[in-house]
Amino acid sequence: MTRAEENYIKTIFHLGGNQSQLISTNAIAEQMETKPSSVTDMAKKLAEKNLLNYIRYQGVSLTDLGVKTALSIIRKHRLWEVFLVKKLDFTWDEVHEVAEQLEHIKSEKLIDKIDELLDFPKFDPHGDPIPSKNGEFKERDKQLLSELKTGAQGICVGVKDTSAPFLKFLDKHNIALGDEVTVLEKEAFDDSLKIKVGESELQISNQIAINLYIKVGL
Amino acid sequence: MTRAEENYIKTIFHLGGNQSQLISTNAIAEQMETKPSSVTDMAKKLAEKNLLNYIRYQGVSLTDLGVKTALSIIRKHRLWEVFLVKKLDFTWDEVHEVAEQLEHIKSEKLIDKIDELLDFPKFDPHGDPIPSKNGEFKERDKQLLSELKTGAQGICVGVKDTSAPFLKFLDKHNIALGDEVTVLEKEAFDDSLKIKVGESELQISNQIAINLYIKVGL
DNA sequence: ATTAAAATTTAGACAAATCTAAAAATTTGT
DNA sequence: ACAAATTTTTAGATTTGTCTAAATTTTAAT
Repeated sequence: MTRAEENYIKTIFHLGGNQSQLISTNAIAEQMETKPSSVTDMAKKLAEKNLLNYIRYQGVSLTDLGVKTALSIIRKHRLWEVFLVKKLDFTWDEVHEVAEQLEHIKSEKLIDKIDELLDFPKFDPHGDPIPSKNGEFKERDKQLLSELKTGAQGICVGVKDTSAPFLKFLDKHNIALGDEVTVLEKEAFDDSLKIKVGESELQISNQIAINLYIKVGL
Repeated sequence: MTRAEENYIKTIFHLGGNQSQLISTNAIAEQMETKPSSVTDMAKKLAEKNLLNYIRYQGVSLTDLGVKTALSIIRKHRLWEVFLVKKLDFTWDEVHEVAEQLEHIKSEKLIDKIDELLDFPKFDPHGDPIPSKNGEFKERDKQLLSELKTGAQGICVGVKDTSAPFLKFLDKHNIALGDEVTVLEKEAFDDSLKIKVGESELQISNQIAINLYIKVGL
């Protein structure tokens, strides 16, 4: 598999191309910042290799082999992210770009040893689950902070938006994975929230609340 | 810089293309297992980018920028080799192939943090020196085992041949970097040697002795 | 000093991955 | 249901890195 092929497979998976749902070439092109015509070319190539089903004018969906391949790439990406944060003190907004490169390194042994070095983590620095070697993983049960009622308590377990600006915002306001969060007040007018994070209180906009995942309960 | 360009620069450096010595396209092609015509094409491209001097029908030599670039790639390669051996328990015959991939990862911060994690090593698992961030490094003073006189003692500090079969041979006979070596007997007929490595005695062929570097003295 | 041998370069072709512009199919609005 | 708008595909071009075969230059031998 070439790097380009791997990137297509990964993107299609993230767009929901597993469960036989058809993903349009346009959607893929937009996500990958390329042209629909390029996607069409690659779709034919990957269909030829049995990694996806391609129906002209309809879209693509991953085959079982395609899903397996995608999970293997995602596993590598997320393990490298954990490595960068835990072993090399990267911040969570810095890891993505480097992990995008590291995920394409070809060596079974390497990624298994990294897994072992990290003590077989189940979640990456953004709270996303890491597939096991044989492709199994479970989503954490979690809710968006914006969906919680006043008084609800929980643990911050992930982010929806993984862009650097958002992650830097969280760093600046001392919000990290594992933190205890309590909803103190909800402002109906603009859907902003007053919350307690750890020991300090904080006023946050709805824009923040719809991008933070909370596991309810302590 | 593309991966291909980096590989050319590295190979030319290893063939001695620093000190204004001209390296032939043929030599480069042979080393890289490609065709001389491909080397010519790339030579023009790299000369255009000021990484090397190219004289038609004569050969190429690296510019100062080219040498700097080569040292940066070699630094990455050797640091990753140390990482693989020290942190992930790779054996020294397994590291090269993976390091060939890892050396092309683009991130200053990554390699500096790896350097720090490893406590700024000065030599890689084969005994070769690791260039510092600003491109300085010193060769260890060392001699081939085959050049030593009977009775000479020293420390094994490196290998000349880094092929997997040779490294596996050393593993099998328990010869490792840092081991104390004493020359017990030299057989004039076939230039084979009887040596002491650590506590055990061993008969080795000339073929082995001309590929092991020893730093004389204890 | 010629000529033969070896090394190097040029010319032209190819595969991968991409693009633009035009054509075809599908979806949408009325 | 039919025309307009949108989406998708095709056709043809481009870039990077490679190759083969032919032409050129350099080196070596007599």
